[in-house]
Amino acid sequence: MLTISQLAAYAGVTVRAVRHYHAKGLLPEPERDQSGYRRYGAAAVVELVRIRILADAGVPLSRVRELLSAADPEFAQAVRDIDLRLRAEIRERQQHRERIARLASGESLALPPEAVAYLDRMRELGFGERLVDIERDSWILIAAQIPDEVGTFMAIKHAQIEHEPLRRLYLDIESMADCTHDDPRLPELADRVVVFIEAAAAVAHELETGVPEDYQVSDALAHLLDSAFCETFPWATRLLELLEERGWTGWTNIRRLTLPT
Amino acid sequence: MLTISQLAAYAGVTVRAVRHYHAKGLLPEPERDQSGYRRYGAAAVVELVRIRILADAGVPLSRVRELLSAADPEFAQAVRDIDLRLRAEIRERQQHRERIARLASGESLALPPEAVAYLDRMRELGFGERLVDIERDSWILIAAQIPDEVGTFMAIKHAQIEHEPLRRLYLDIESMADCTHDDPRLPELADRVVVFIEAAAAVAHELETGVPEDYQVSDALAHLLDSAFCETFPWATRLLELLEERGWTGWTNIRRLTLPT
DNA sequence: TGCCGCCCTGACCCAGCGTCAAGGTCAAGC
DNA sequence: GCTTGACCTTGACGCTGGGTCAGGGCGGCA
Repeated sequence: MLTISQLAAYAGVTVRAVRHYHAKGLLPEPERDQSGYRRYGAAAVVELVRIRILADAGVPLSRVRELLSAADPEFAQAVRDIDLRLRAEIRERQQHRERIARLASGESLALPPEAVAYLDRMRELGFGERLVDIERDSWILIAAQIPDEVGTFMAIKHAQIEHEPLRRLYLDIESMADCTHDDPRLPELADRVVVFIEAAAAVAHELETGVPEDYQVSDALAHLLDSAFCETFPWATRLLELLEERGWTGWTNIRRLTLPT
Repeated sequence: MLTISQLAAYAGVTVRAVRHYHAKGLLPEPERDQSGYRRYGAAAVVELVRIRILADAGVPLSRVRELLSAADPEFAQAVRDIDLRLRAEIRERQQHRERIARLASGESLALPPEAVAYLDRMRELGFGERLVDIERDSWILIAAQIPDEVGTFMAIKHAQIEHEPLRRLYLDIESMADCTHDDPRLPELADRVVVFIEAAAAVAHELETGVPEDYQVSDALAHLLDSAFCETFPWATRLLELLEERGWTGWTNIRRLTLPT
């Protein structure tokens, strides 16, 4: 008769594993000797080897129990199921490999390549780290929420920073990075923003396009982006208030305020 | 400010996952409002999205923590490590697929194809299920212990059952399947076995090959196989005793008894 | 005021064992 | 006969990445 460690050695598993299989009901508990030790016969080695062969083929232990006593057709079905699962797991890993490869090459963690290009262009044009950071974070959020539309919005953004007057507005925003709520430049900035917005609205009206809906993100996302903006620049909250005084609300999706009657 | 469920919705994860990341230290615990609710800013969404991007690329959460704040070289190293792990896991799954494919095709669970052929041949030659079963179990054990030598031993076995006198001996052994310890045919059987063994030994002596060591399995395996034999046929224990009286010990590795002086 | 939905913490659950912990047993050497 | 070291027993906690209660505290709406 064999002790548990001898049994385990014959089957090439650990003692702990054998006890685990007992607990799971894969291997029947053998007789005990007078001191309570488990005593195994050769048949137990055969059973244990069969368990390990299935387990080594990637069969989960819960199915091993069924399969040990399965007839051919159920066995074949189970094998198909397991093969499907293995294929799915392999595909999953392969997708993971592609993703981390992209993370490694694209230096920047969560951004599509066009966004990386945009941020680089911002740096070239003299934007500082504060504004680049908030833009990066914004694009991380946009890419996470509406990955398919990043391209569209990115094109708009690119056009904006290449448009010189608008770029100067942005640069001025950045130069105010550390100003306070009552900075006298804030009302002035609000005025300049309104000029831009109204000019754009007039052009849109002239072209009879109205406010192009396609260029608006969802309200929830717009609100989130506005929050991120306000978290980075505390004075932005005040700026939004000043804009509301001038009849405009929001920032990402800035729109004319509908006054309460 | 966002509640935990809003945060989770923005990042496409569950509330439970967010709390899990807090517990793991991946995402800093935010301020609480006066009623103890967590309140998040937009920056938390960005952090959470970054966590998910890494996690979705198969990075274990424990490494995500390091990677979030890693500089480029460590990041690159970590990516290489993770890619290695993913490749290893894919290879593992592919081997699992091959193995279960073989299990499915080879009908018989733990046997190499030559063993399956051998068992089929036994059935053709009129051996019954009892003997085929013990042979199957024996070959499961042999294949598990010394897979590389199965071919060698299998060849011997094939030759043995094709040798007619020996085959008849085996068939007679099976016909005694249910006999008792004191069956009169047992001593007779023992005599016949000894005749065979001594003839084989004489031939070996004549050819000056001695007992061919290559054809012997390890003592431990031989003992295990003998045990399996005795478990299947209770009278086999008695047979081994009778053989010892006749100067031979063991069954799988039967050898001349060295008498105590 | 009651109800519904959201929030909180704490705790158990899954696989497949590894790894103590605390104590009983066995064989061998002195 | 005593000690030592190896081996046996059960029980419990650990890992990953959360899911899923349970029990109780809030918030806003009719």
